[in-house]
Amino acid sequence: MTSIRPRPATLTDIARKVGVSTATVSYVLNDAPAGRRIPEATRTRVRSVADELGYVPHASARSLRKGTTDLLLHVQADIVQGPLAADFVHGLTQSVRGLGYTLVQYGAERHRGVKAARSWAGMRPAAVIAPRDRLTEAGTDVLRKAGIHVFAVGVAPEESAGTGVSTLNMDHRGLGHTAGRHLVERGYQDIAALVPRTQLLARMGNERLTGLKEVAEDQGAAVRPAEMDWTPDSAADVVAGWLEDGLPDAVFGYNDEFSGLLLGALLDAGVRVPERVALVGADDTMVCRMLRPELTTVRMECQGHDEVARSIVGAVQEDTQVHLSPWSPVLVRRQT
Amino acid sequence: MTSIRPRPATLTDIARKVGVSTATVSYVLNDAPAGRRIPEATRTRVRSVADELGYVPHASARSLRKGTTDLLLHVQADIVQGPLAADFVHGLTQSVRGLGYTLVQYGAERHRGVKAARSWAGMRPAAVIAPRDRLTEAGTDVLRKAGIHVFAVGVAPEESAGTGVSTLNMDHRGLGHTAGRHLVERGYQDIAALVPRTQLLARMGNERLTGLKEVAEDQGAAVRPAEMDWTPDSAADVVAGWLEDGLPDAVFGYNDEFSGLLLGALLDAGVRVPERVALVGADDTMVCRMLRPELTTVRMECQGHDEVARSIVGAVQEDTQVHLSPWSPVLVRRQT
DNA sequence: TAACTTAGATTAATCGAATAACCGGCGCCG
DNA sequence: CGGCGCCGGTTATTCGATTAATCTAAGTTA
Repeated sequence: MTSIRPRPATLTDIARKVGVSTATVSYVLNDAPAGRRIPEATRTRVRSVADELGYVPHASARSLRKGTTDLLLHVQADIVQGPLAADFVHGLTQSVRGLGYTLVQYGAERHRGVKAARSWAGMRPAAVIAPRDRLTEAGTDVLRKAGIHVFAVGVAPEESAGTGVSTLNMDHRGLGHTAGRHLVERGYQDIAALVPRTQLLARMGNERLTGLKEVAEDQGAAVRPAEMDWTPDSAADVVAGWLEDGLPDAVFGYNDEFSGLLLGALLDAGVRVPERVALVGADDTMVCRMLRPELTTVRMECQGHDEVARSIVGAVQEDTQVHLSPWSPVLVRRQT
Repeated sequence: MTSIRPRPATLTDIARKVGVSTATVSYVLNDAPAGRRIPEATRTRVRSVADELGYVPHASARSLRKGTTDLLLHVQADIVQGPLAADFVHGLTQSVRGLGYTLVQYGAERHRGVKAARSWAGMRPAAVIAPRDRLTEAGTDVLRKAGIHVFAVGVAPEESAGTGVSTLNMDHRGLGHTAGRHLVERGYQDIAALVPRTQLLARMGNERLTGLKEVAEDQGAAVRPAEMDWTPDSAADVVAGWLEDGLPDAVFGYNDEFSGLLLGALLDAGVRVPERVALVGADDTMVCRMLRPELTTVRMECQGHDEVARSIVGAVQEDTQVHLSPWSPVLVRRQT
C-alpha cells in the first residue's frame, strides 16, 4: 500500500471551492489591505471554506514572494543551557510571536564559521542570533551580505562597533560587583574566585572575576583567581592547592554548579562552610537549595521579554545596531 | 542613510556572470542528476562564480518547487531540558544533517493543540517531533493532513496504533527496574519512591515507580510512593510525613534533582544518609557529584545518534510508523 | 442617453530554483 | 548522402502566495 501523502490545501483549492479567484481569497485571509472592497458575505464564505479545508498558508511560498521571512534563528551554544537561558528563549519565543516573528533554535556542535553561516543563510532568516564562538568575521560577512541581521551573543558593544552587528550581553562584571559587594561587606579579606578553564566559559568567568576584583580591591580585600574544570577531580585539586597555600576566607564560585562541585571538595577536606570558608554561587538555580549549607547566590533577573522582543524586532526591521543587556544582578542570601 | 538591504545572489546572477542559463547552473550545483552532460570546464566556471558571489541556495524557493522541506521541527517541552535531552538534540542535529535534514527546535509554552499545529504546519516541515502534551488529536490531524510525519514523544506505541503517528520514548519502566534491582539486592525492604506532582513529570514518575514496584514486590519488598513538588518546602513536607509514618530504608528519588532536594531535607531532619536511608537518583547529572554523600544514580545511555537519525529519516521518507526507544538504563553506584 | 463612478471582483506578473522537454550542430556509419 | 546518436546546452513550466493593474456590470448624474 503506497500511502499517497496528502497534499495540503492551497489558496487555489479554496478559490475553486468558493468560486472566486485566488486573489480574492488572499485578500480576505490577509484582512484586505486598505482600499480593497470585499463584502462581508464573500469574506465569510472564504473564511469558512478555508477553515473547512484546514488551510495553512505555505510559509515558503509567502516568504519567497515577499522577499523576507519571519524567522529569527537562534544558534545555540555548545554548552548545556541552564534554566536561565531556557526561560529566556521560551519567553522570547512567545513575545516575538506576538510581533509576527518566529524564533527557532538551531544547534549542532562544531558547526561554525563560513560553512555554518551559509547553512543558516539558506533559511533566509530575518536575523541570526549566535554566540560569539560560532561567528567568524567571514561568517558574519556572509550573513550581512545576504541581508540578514546579526546578533552576536557575548560580544561587547565596543567590539562590534561599525560592523553593523548587534549584541546581546549579560553584565557579568555587574554580577561580579554584586557578589563582591556582599563578600566585602561581610568582612572577608581573602577572596578566591573560580574561573572555568573551558574556552567559552573562561571569558565569562574572567568578566565576573574583573567585577569582583574592582569592588574588592577598592575595599582593600585581595582576590585570587583559581582555574577549574567542570569535574569533581578538578574541584579537589583546587582545594588541595589552597590547603597548601592557605585557605581563602570566601570563594566566589563562578556559578552554582561550579560552586556545588567545590563545596563537595571542601567538605571532603574537612573544611567547614561557611564558618571557615564562605561560598557564593551565581544564577540561583535549584542546586543552591539542594546543598548543605544552602548557597548564597546572585540571580540575574531579566527585564520583560516583551520589551526585549520589541528591541530585537525593531533592530531587525530597520537593520540598525542595538546593544542589549537585559539582565540585572540581584543578591540572594542564604548562608549567614 | 537608508541602508539598502543587500540582495543575496541568485541562480540568475551566477548564470548571467558565467554566460549560461540558470538551468545549467542549477544542474551543476546539484551535481547533474544522471544523464546530464556538462563538461568539467563549465562546471568549474560555474562553481567558482557561485563561490565568488557567495551564493547560498534559497531554501524556501527550493522547497516550494520540490514540494518538500528538509526541516524536522522539534517542539520543546515546557520543562527545562537537562543535559541528557540537550545532548540528544545536539547529537541528532549533527546526524540528521549528514542525511540531508535540518533539525530545529521551536519552543513556546502554552502553545498546543490545533492552533499550534497550524503554526508548525506553516513551515511545511518533513516531520514534527513534539511532546505528548502539545499534541491533541485534532492537532495531529492537521499535521497528518498536511502530509507531515508526526513523532509523539512520551507516547506508548500501543497508544498510537493505527494513527500513523510514530513515537519516541524513554524506557522509564526499565529505569525503575534497574533502580529497584539495585536496592533489593542490597537488602532494602521498605522502599519509597518520589513521584513529581507536575502533570508532565507525573507520567514519567509513575512509569518509573511501576518498574520499581515490579522488581521490588517480586522480591517481597514494599514500595510506597510519595508525591512531591519541585520545591524545597515540598521535600521538607515529604520528610516530615515519613518522620510520622516511619522512615523508609531507601528512597528512589525520581531523578537527581528531586533526590537532591530530598537529600537536603533529610539532612536537615538529622537523618543519616545512606546509613539510615539510602538514596538513588536518576540521569547521572553533575548534581550527583556535588552532594554529600554523592548520589547513586541510573544513567540512561543513548544508542548512537546516527542510528537514531537513520530510523527517524527512514520513517519520514516512507511515511511509515516507527517506535523508538533508544535509551537503556545503566546503574552508577556511588553510595555504598 | 451618454458619460462617469464605484463596488467587486479578475488577470497577470513575480519571487528563486528545479526539471522535463526540446534543439542545433557535429561526427559517424551504412 | 541521409539518418542516427550524442554533446552541450536552452526554453518554458511549475511550485503557492502576493499585489499592482485592469476589467465588468450596475448605478448615478448631467
